[in-house]
Amino acid sequence: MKIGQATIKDIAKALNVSSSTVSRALKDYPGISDETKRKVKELADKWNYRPNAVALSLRKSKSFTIGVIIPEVVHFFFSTVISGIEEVAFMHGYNVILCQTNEKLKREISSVETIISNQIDGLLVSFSKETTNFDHFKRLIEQHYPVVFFDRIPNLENSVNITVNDYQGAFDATKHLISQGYKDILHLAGPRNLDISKNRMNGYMDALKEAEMPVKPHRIIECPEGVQEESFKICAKVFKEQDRPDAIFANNDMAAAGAMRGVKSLGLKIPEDVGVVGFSNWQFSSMVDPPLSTVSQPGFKIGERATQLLIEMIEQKGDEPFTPKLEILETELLIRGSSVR
Amino acid sequence: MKIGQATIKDIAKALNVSSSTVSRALKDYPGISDETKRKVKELADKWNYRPNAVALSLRKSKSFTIGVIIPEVVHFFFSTVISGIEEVAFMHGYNVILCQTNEKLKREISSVETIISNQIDGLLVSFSKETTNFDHFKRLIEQHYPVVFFDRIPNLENSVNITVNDYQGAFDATKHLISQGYKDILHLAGPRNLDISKNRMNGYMDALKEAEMPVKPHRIIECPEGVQEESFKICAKVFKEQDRPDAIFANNDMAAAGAMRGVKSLGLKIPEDVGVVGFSNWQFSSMVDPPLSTVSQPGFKIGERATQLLIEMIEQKGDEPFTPKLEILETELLIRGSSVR
DNA sequence: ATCGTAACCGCAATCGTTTGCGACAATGTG
DNA sequence: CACATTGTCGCAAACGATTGCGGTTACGAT
Repeated sequence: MKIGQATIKDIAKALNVSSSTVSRALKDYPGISDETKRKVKELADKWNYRPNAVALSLRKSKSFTIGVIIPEVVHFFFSTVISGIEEVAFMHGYNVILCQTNEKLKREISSVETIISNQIDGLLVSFSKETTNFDHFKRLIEQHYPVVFFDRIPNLENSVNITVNDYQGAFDATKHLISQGYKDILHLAGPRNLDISKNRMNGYMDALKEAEMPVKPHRIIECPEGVQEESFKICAKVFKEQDRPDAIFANNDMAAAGAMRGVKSLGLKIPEDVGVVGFSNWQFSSMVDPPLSTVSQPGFKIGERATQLLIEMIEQKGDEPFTPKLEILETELLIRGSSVR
Repeated sequence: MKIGQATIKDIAKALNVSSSTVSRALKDYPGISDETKRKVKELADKWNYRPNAVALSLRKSKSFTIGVIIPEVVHFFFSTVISGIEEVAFMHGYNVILCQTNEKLKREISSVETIISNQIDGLLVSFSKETTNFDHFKRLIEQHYPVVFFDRIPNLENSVNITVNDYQGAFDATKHLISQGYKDILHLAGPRNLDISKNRMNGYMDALKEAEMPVKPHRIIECPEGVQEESFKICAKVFKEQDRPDAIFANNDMAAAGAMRGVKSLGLKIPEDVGVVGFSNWQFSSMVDPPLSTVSQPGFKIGERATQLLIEMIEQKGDEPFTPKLEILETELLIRGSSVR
């Protein structure tokens, strides 16, 4: 009365047939009598037979499992991406193995090792802030191993990438602030080695240029950590000066939230004295006071689309290399209280 | 010049030895000459040999993988738990397979199936809101399959459980409101079939009793969804009446946030007119206005501890059943602006 | 010359499943 | 009656690694 671990061999022995017969009977192969099929299926059902996925993986060198390498799980954007990944993977019968790098390169490399030795069918990657050398991914791509980069994408030949239009999002956000009459917009920038930070900064700068407003280097301040305290301190200082900005475009909502606190701590009012726009539409942004205007990234969609692409690659027959790709999903500017006066 | 997929056989063939010799040489078994060991290791290194984890799983019926079944990934509390799980699993050389149920029983059952057929070594479970029948878990436990329930724990014989002291957290929160002079405290309760909701409600009621305040049934309103709009509407209505409460203890922060908006929409002031305390310390709760007092649950710790317990169970030799357990972690009341006048 | 004894290594089974090929019987055909 | 055909099924190899047991050398001892 085995449960969940009866094997084909057990069934074969009990019915006095060979494992091949059982295997074929279960899949309705021709060449097996109806009588045998019936008996096999009956017993398989009774014993609650489930094929051993590990044996199948070994035999077929396919595990129906995809790996996800992600900087952090506790992050609203990434968790929505994971959710999208999980949905599509589940629909297609794939499992998801999760590796969190905590923004550490070493951990990322070790995760790639794990992935390889576990016969995982493909990989979804958003690399860590520390990652500047991509050899560990390059090797995979050269071997035609299915990899899709999302959000943070590398500059690698023949890679498949999906990201959001950070440039446009930043452009729209900045333009919106300008249209609201703000004249001196501070940009709280992200880590310099991430393309997404650069793109957002460029969007910011181009929006200023388009409006024929000066791009002042001292109005771009890097917030490498992206935590609240960082931007709080920066703004508490910058906005105390005589010649202060009258608006903020932040690289992400967390920085924007810290900035809002910093500005408020000086007695300045949002949005009357200072307009603020963030990036990513974190869960809290609609709940702060005033509600934070932000650029929403389609996290769930990214996860979905990245997984679709990956599964297509996995299931593509033959040995041809994958066609390199770069898909860019559009952002959406959510205008709320923090930037409308 | 294979990379990442050289097998023992390949090495054996290249060196004209048997696979057994290669296997033994790589693990420094006695009975292999130093010369052979050297050659084997050299080639293994050159070819970047990595043992095939799938083959190992099959041979040893152990996969060094643990499964996590969780209602939702996009949820601050659960994402911190996942993070804790991932940390400890990684430290011990285990992989993490993630299954999100989206609060659906059907999906949960299907995930359990997957887990079984994938030879996964053990399971961490927080079940869905729909789950009232636990047969799919019961079977596992009866087979002495390692399972640890966390946060939402079932009433099952011989199960291993870890959760937080919801009762005490709710008790503390309510007592705090009372000590601030609030006289009529509304409880926005959670789904009735979850023990955690019941425990929180009991904590609320006992705190009232201890203060010799009446427990009024109409001051306990269920918010099964736990989304903002739900509690927003409820509070926008309840607080419009003449005989209105003067404080709110919510089953979670999301409900509390909606409640705050509902109360504010009527022109009432927090904390002067109405005090509010939430539960879970979601990321946004310190950023709303005023900052939300809440009960913080040690999500990361739960994940860590649950995984430790699970790995101990997995690595416990022998067939003895696991000793049932119930570990309760303490919560911490975070007093912020929403409840101090 | 014979035997014992290390030292070193290979054979083959095993984990559970799939699958090409061949075996055997029953049946039909000439 | 001899042969081909069809319907059923089993054998064995394969996936990659491990491991008990046995085999082959070379060496020294008797």
